Amino acid sequence: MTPCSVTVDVVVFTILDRSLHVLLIKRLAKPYSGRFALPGGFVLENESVDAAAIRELREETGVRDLYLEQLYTFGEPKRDPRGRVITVAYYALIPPTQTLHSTTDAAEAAWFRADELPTLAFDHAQIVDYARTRLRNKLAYTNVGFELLPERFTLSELQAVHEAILGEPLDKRNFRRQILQRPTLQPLQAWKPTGRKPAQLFRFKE
Amino acid sequence: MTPCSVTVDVVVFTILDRSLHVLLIKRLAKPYSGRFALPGGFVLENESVDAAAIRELREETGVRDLYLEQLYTFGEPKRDPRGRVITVAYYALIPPTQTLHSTTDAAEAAWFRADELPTLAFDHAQIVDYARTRLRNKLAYTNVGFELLPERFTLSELQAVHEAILGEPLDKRNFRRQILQRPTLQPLQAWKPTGRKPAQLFRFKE
DNA sequence: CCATAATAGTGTCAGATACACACTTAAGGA
DNA sequence: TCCTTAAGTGTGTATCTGACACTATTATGG
Repeated sequence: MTPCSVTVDVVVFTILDRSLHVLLIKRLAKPYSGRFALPGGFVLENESVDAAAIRELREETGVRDLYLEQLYTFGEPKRDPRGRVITVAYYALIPPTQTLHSTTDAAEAAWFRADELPTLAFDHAQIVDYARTRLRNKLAYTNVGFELLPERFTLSELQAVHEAILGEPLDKRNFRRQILQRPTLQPLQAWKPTGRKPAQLFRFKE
Repeated sequence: MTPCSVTVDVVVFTILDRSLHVLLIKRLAKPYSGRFALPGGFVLENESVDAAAIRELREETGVRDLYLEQLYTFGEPKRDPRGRVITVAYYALIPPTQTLHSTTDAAEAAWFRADELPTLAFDHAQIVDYARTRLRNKLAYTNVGFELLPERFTLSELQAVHEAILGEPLDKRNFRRQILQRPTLQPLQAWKPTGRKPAQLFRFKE
């Protein structure tokens, strides 16, 4: 029966400059003011925790239509100096096309390279680490890579996404052989002009 | 700031009769009284969520020293008829040797075969499903199997655990080849009398 | 228009891994 | 001592993984 506050915090990933970036917001309010933190906020009375994550993201960053997955719940009693606050952490993936519309709201929001983050408020550094590990692991056996790309993309772009997440270069031929045997990857009769030889476009079906 | 209650619920697994079992408690209190439910309860003011799971388990079932891992947080507004209650679900693994001491406390606690569960209170059936899937997946790349066995065990016992979790028979020779190349599996110079040819004992080191 | 630069796209071999499959060994009990 | 029962053991085949280098196609610039 003990009442306590529940928040959501979201690690939003995107790819910029062929490297993995995380969206952070500069805190204005009191605890850790001036520090960067993950977008997030309190869960309201009549909304699911998932819905709270979606709502907070839209309010603070303008981001919509994203891939969202629950990560882990952090519940150490002292993790928030204001009192007992349990947070349900999520991570989200958005394609770089959405990136442009993002940094709208009140608080200063900005993208940071995932391996060059500033000191974060609360236990948010730990949350980001957890999210990166999860993302790296899911890359092998799911289609999360596609969520960081626009609907139509080239295999080189997809490879760059994988390399950004794994933090290491991949062999082009091995990558293509493996990824092409996923039935969800659909080749299109369309080519993207790249400045040099045009690249075939693909999309992620289903 | 919206205050709401946070509970923990734990799916406790063990192996009995060479098949996977889940610990359930018969509810006495009002919502869903008479129904079986997962052991669990409210998170207190000054304890971490993990600590709450450990405490509730000990109170309701007498179980100690277990493998405990957070599963997922369920936060639909209507999931508890009493009001807004968010629950952090865990799963736990205990060796059958601990089983005997377990069903001590007030409420009626009992083991059920994982594939023959009664109708459960709240959304607990969904939580059990989620836990079984997680357990099945972790079996391949972690040492969770060992947590369901006493400290010293035979390879046949370990194989039976894997078969119970996966729900399918495994080839004895392939199983042994794979499991023996894990460096954490340590053969002992001790044999367990089985009624027939004695079986070599192993333990899980580190 | 020709040369150059840059990225797209393609195949093979070797080592490792996954999977199917059947007999021998050792002890207890009749 | 014979029978029963579970323990323990090896091989061949198909598949997957990982290393590795050249050709094709287009845009640009001289």
